[in-house]
Amino acid sequence: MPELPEVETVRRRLLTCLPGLVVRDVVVNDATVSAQSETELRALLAGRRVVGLRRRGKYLIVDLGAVERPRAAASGLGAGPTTTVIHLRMTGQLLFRPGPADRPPRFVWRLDPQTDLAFQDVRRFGRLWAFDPAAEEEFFARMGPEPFGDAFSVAYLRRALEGRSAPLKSFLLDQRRIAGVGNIYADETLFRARLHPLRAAGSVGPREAQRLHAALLETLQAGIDHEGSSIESFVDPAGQRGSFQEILSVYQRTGEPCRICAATVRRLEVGGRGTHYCPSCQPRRGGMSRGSRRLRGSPVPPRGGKPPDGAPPRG
DNA sequence: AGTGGCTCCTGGCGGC
DNA sequence: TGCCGCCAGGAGCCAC
Repeated sequence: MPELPEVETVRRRLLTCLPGLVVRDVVVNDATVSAQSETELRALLAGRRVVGLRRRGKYLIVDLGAVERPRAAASGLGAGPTTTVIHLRMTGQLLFRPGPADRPPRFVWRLDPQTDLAFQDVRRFGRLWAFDPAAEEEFFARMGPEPFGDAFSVAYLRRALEGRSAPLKSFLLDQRRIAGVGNIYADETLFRARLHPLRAAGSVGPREAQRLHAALLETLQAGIDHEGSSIESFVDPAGQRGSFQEILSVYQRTGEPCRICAATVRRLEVGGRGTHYCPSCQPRRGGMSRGSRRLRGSPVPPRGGKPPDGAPPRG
C-alpha cells in the first residue's frame, strides 16, 4: 500500500519520462475517481505540458503549465497552469504499459508524443484532483510537515506528542501530525525506536522522542532506498516491484522470530489497524530496554517526568 | 479539539 | 467444487 517511500519511488520514475510531455486528452472510465467530471478534468488538463513532479505526504503532484495554444483548450475554465494531485490509496498504480486487467483503467492521460499514462486501481480508493495552483495551499492546509523537511525537527515532534493520549501507532498514522506515514512504516518505525505501539503519545520522553524521530527518518529512507514495499500490488510506473518488504522487521511477521532478539513477533489491533511488534524489543512500559527486566512491572512514569531510558543504541 | 469507530472497495483466503 | 464471510487499510465523516 503506497506510503511516502512508494509515492516517492513513483515520482522518481515518472521524473525520467513525464516532464515535457503534453496532456492531449483525459479519459475517465470510473467517475468516482474524481469529484470533477471528465469534462471539467479535460478543461483543466488538456493542452498543458507537464512541467514538474512533486510529492506531499502520500500525494503525488503533477504540475501542468499554461495551455500553449489557447484556442485548443475547452472554454470557460481558463487556460492557465493546473495543479493535479493523485492519491494511490490502497492499490492505485500509474502505468505506462498496463498489463491485462479485468477492468479498464480508472482514468487515462493521453499524452504527446503518443503515450498513455493509465491509472489502474483494483479497490477504487484512489483519487484525482485538478485545480488552480493558487488553491494548493488550502488543499494541503491540514497536512502535517514532511518528514524530510526542515519543519519536522525533534522539537516539533516533542511538541506534537505532548499531552496526547492516543497510542503512538495512531499518532504516526495521523497525517495532520506527520505527512506520509502508513501502516507498514509506522510499525517498522516503532520497532526501530523500540517503542510499544500502544504507548500514549504524550508519555514519550525527550530521549524517546529523539529515537522516534531518528527511527522514522531511517525507516522511510530505507523504504526509498529499496524503492518501496510491494506487499500487495505496489509497482512503479515501469511495472517494477520494490524490495523493502524483504527486510521488514515486524510488519506481517506475526508468529515469526524477531530479527534482533528471536522473541515471537505479535499482532494486535490499534485504531482498527493491524499492528505488529516485538514484545521484547518494544516493552509496554516506557523506555525499558531488552534485558532491563528489573523494571518490568514498574509504574508508568508520571507525565512530564523523566521515563526510564537506559536503553543502549541499537546497532 | 481530541479520539475512536465506521465506511468505502474488492481480491484472496479459510472454513464448511 | 462452490459458497459464504472475513480480512486488508487511507482517509473522510461522524459521534461523543
